[in-house]
Amino acid sequence: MESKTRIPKQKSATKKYDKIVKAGWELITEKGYVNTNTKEIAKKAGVSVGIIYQYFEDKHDILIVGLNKYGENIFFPLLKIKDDFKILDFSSFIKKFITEYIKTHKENKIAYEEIKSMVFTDKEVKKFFYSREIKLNEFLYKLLYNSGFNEENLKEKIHVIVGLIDNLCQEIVYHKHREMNYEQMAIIVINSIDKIIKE
Amino acid sequence: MESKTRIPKQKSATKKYDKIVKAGWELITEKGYVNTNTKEIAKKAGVSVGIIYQYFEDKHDILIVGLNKYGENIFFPLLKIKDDFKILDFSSFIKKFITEYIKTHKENKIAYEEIKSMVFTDKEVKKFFYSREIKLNEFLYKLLYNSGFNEENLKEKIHVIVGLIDNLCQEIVYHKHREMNYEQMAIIVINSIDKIIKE
Amino acid sequence: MESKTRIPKQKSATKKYDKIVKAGWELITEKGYVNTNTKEIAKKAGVSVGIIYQYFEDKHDILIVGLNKYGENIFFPLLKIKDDFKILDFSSFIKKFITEYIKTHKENKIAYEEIKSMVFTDKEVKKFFYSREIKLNEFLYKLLYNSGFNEENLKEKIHVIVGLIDNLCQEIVYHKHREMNYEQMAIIVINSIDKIIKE
Amino acid sequence: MESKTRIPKQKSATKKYDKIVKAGWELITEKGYVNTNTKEIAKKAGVSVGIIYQYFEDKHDILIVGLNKYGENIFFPLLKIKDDFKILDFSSFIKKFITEYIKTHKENKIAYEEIKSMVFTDKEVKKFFYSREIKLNEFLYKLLYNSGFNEENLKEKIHVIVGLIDNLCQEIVYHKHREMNYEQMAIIVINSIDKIIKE
DNA sequence: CATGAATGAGAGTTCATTCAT
DNA sequence: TATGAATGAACTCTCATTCAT
Repeated sequence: MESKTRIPKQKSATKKYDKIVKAGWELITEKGYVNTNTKEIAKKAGVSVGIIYQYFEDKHDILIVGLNKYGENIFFPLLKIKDDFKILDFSSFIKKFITEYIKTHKENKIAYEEIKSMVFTDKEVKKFFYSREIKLNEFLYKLLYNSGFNEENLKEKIHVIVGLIDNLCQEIVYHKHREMNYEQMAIIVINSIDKIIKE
Repeated sequence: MESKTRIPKQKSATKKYDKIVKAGWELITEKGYVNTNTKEIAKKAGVSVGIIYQYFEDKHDILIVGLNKYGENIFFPLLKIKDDFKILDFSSFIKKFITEYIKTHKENKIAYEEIKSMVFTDKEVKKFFYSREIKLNEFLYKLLYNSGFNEENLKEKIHVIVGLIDNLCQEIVYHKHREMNYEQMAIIVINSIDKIIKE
Repeated sequence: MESKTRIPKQKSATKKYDKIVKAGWELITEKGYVNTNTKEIAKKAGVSVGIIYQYFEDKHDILIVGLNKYGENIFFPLLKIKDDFKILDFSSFIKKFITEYIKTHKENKIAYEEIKSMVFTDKEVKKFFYSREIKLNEFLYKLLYNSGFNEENLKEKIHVIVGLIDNLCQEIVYHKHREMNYEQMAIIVINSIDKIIKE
Repeated sequence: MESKTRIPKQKSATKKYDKIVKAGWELITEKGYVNTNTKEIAKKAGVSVGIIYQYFEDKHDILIVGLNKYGENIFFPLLKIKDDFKILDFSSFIKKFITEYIKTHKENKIAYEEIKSMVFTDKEVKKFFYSREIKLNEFLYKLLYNSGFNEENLKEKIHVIVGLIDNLCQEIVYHKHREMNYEQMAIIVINSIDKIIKE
């Protein structure tokens, strides 16, 4: 656990703690970490500035707690899938993967941008993303291995595949290149993945 | 042009202007935008703080001018290739592309991280990257088209290919997943690209 | 009494009150008044912060109560000597005085420094020291008078003597001037005292 | 030099620097270090808060610079006496010493109290007093030695003598024991000193 | 009586920007 | 055109004290 927070034991305290994390997370993901100040967080959470420092080490701590609370669902929705799941039809699995990915990304567009921008800057944010990437890769490895796929260079293949999906989904969500045909792009990506995995 | 800068007309002034941009860019890419203050920039540039505000709207302006001056070479080295270049051997072209990409990235590791962290946060930085991506895509489109590749969904294919290369190169440069075999990964990527383009 | 404290009447309450005074005194003399906060005092005393304000006017009050409880033994150990004591051999009396003084000072080095630093700043601490000095002087006056010493200017003599001893003992306890010969200094002081008193 | 201050080179800057030191010193010696805040110092000095941090490392630095500027005159007025001075009449020398001491002390009563209170608490203040004490002792040693006094245990004697004078002067300045006859006390002290030195 | 969560004023410090020179 | 001293709003964090429970 990155945060030094002492999680409160009483109910009302927990509520307040949660309110602060929520308010902090919302403001930080909306406006960015540096543009959010502690007074605002307190105000939005409906508490005093002082109480923040009873629950959290410092402002940064709020971010990290928020990231650990909300980050996995937003940035790695796939990790929710159960361990014993088996892939029957690879093509439709990938499609579901992509659909899910796009859905959560669209819902958390701003959070995604703001937090990702800290990966390069903030050690603990970096750590969070790094550890979840590893987790995701390991999860997919298990999944594909258990589903009977050829294990040769499987780790490397997975990395490339996740990259392909990431790229596709971000394109679709942020819609940067208006002239592109996303359906065709999706087909290209899915075909590529298919070939990589079945090689 | 994003910057509101009034580019100076006298030679000595131009020199000062350039010095400020250079100093600013170096400091910002080393230490990050928020961790660099105007006093430092002035000191490094060998000018006074006051003069900065005669050449630049504000601190942010220095960044944008720097980005426009140095960013293309660092982040999009391929754009240096001449327009009338033709691909004879696609495979070796891709390999060269990758080699070049990795080389400049390695040289500008810190710059890359620091500036990329602002893509999500800073509108103008975002614009810069967006416009160069378009430029790169268009350039590659022309290149491949002129080299006789099938034009069907070419734009989409290029986008996927660039994503694949990006992903590969970042992995190699930042070396995040120590257990991975980069040579195998490169082979996977190059094979995929080959299949995409030749389909 | 300087404190506005309402001394509790119930036994359990008295215990708590005492615990707070003890905890407060220990922390304040160890770390200094400003560096000790009420939360710490409460924690060390095994009570809640709130209760402190039922027994004590404010944080400062704890200090004053502590000073009145512990201060005399630490800063004026001589006041423990009984009233009807008579000096037979003046020289050995002075030596004992000095020995005792040094002993308690060494044991309470930190307390001494921390509290003394407030004499100039804190009215009530000042009052405490002032009143005990008077008490000590009066006590010595009685003692010397009863022991048959010449009473002429006795008060003034006593003040000078106490000053001499203070100075000597502090030098010995805090050992500031490493190059000095403390035994010689002690002889000088004792000789001086002898001459003053026997004049 | 204790302070990390960069002393300004321009005249107007020096003036401002001096104003800040003066304002800081006056406030700190009047109200105490902790009760003086930077805003007040700025206001009294007629400058902005920001400028303080261009001239001084931090608030504490102001104190130390002030102490180095004003402290010697206030706390060790004797150090102004020239090196080649020779004592002809010891008795009258001591009387002058005492008179001078009392005069400056009376003028700087509050400063004396406030700053002395930090000797126990503040490392650099402690250092200041320690170094000047040494200086004073060495000065007196030279003076007495050159004036032909017996050098045996001279250092120890001087320390005792300075203590006697300190004690006498503080009594006179702070007038704590109203019933005392200061003239008599002075005679006792001077006699004692005379005997110590002529032994 | 007792708790400890909650308060919020106030602290020191930073730095983009301005402006007298 | 050039300087760099000066500004002051804004920041994070602390802690004696209060008060709902």
